[in-house]
Amino acid sequence: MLSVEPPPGLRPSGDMLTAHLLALLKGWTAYGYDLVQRLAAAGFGDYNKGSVYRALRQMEALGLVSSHWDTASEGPARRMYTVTPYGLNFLQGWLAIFDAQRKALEGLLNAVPIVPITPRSPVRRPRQP
Amino acid sequence: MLSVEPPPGLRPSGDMLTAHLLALLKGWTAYGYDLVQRLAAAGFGDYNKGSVYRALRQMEALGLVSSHWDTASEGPARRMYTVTPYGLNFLQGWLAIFDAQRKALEGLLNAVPIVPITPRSPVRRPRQP
DNA sequence: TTATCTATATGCGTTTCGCACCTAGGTGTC
DNA sequence: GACACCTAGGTGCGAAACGCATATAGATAA
Repeated sequence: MLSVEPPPGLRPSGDMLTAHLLALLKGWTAYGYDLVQRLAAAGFGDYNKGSVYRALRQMEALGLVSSHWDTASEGPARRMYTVTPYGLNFLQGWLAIFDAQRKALEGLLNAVPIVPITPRSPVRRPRQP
Repeated sequence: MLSVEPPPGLRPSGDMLTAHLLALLKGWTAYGYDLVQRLAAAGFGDYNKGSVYRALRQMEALGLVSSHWDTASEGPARRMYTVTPYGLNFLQGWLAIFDAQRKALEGLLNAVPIVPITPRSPVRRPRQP
């Protein structure tokens, strides 16, 4: 489920697709079928169609994007999506926590562990379930 | 499900917890209960206990970590986890795609769109399901 | 004795997700 | 015309993941 109001529970996992779509839509108007290919082309994962279409509908229900039908182009009608101000806000918040996590990771991995293993008292009480 | 062999499908979403745990375990030996608190303290999300314990067991099944019982310390026995070379390799791969995604996002967001909307041909074929 | 803390683990119901499939128009080919 | 294939959006279903509550069990403290 989407965690609108991105902080403080910060969970970039499930909202990843949402953020990727918002990033692709920023300043643009695009439709689902196109976005599926753009996701892969942009270097984000290969999401499946079903997930993308469902995500877009849910994002609209949450007010992150708005849509209208484009019957003016060739081929089948396209549902065109546009990011709302709220969507931009969400994207900004998500980027912030994404960056914070990256920094946290870097900090952890660059830190050389000083104490290799937590010290232990000599007392013994076996159990092994 | 975990995507061992991180590339080329790249999906940082579900493997996030796995990567966080590996990062916390790198160069250390730690146990589940401790890791739950360290996850929050490190700035990663507030994962729930059940998910963490299950993730650790699955990671062991995949060979990313190995474990042994510590009955030497006070209180209940602890299942101590250590990262395997394969786990380190996985972490490196995950970090690479994490960084690639960040760069992709930055590239997208810094790029000023030149063509606002894809040009359309005048032909009309209504449909609206 | 009772309560609380550490520590691991599981059961259950919900949510998410991937896969396959469906509808529908358009285009190209034999 | 018949057929295959492409674009475009969408749904149904079964599996997987996930959150929450609960269980077990030893340790400790009142």
